[in-house]
Amino acid sequence: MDAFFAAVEQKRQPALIGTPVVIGGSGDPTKRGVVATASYEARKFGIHSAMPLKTAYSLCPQAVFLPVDYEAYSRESQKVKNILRSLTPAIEDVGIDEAFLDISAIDKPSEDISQRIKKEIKDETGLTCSIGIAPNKLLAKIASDMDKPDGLTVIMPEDVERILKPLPVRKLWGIGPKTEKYLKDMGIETVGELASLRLETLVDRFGSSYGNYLYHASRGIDDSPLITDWEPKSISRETTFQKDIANWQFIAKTLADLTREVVTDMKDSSFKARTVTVKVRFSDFETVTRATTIPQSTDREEEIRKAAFASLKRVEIKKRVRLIGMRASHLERTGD
DNA sequence: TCTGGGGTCCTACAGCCA
DNA sequence: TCTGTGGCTGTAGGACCC
Repeated sequence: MDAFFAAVEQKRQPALIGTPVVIGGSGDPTKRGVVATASYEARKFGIHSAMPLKTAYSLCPQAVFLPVDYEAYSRESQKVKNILRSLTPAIEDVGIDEAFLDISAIDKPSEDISQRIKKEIKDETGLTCSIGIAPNKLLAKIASDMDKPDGLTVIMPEDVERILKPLPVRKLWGIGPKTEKYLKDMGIETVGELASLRLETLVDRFGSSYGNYLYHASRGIDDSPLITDWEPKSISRETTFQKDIANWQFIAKTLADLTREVVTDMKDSSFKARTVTVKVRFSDFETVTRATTIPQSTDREEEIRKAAFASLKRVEIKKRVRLIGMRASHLERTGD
């Protein structure tokens, strides 16, 4: 979906159409938070996802800043996914606003299928999306990114090398800021240059798993399957304080609150957990985690809170605290 | 100065055990 | 009985995704 959160807000408030809209945090750009989505109008000012709201505000003070309303976006997302599901059950959700579809079993031209998807989504929700068609997920994702918004891009097998070669390495799924910098220091900036490296070199530098991945991804090779259903591996909550704090009582109270929320989530989705991890981020962004595993999985709040505090006690609070988080893992389904 | 929240996967290492 | 090895589990940290 194109600038999904911003597009939903612009649909709700048509007065916002054509104006810079920034969704993120509490919607107050003087408070802590980052940009979740910026409308295309806001992107012209250099605003993008993951940017601190304060930075976005300084780039474009006249933008409309709104809080994230997940419930509203989820409702629109459901409508879109229902349309996709009516086409094929071979669908993999990728977050709230993306999905992979395996359309190889549908006996129609790919472009026709895509146009139909676009029309139905537009008619049903008023929103636009960008579609990529390719022989695998890696390339489909790149294709969907090539023509936005409201785009449609097809990558045929014979075009793969020509299209991939000049792209910056950052365009490959799995290459983030750290790997981009690392590669740049090696003199590698494009996918073509990455593809010129020997497999042994990549495995040497990045380890077996990631090295192999980079070797194949740079050639457009990806045999990863469509994941149609999966079980969560962890359930977590974390919160960043508006101001860094030193008061242990307040940290403890926050951890107890987060624990209650996680346990509610666990019960709602019928999971018990065996491991509880507490995360503490200090004012200088140093982040530590401490985990406690109990013998029997449980969804009882007292037990989970006990494990959380056992973990917290093992963190030396030597600086002001910026964030506290709590995660339950080693999940197991309960009987019901 | 600024750097959210909810996740996944990978690596490295330590302890236990066969 | 001692030592090495390899698998498994738990822990901690880091990179990446939306």
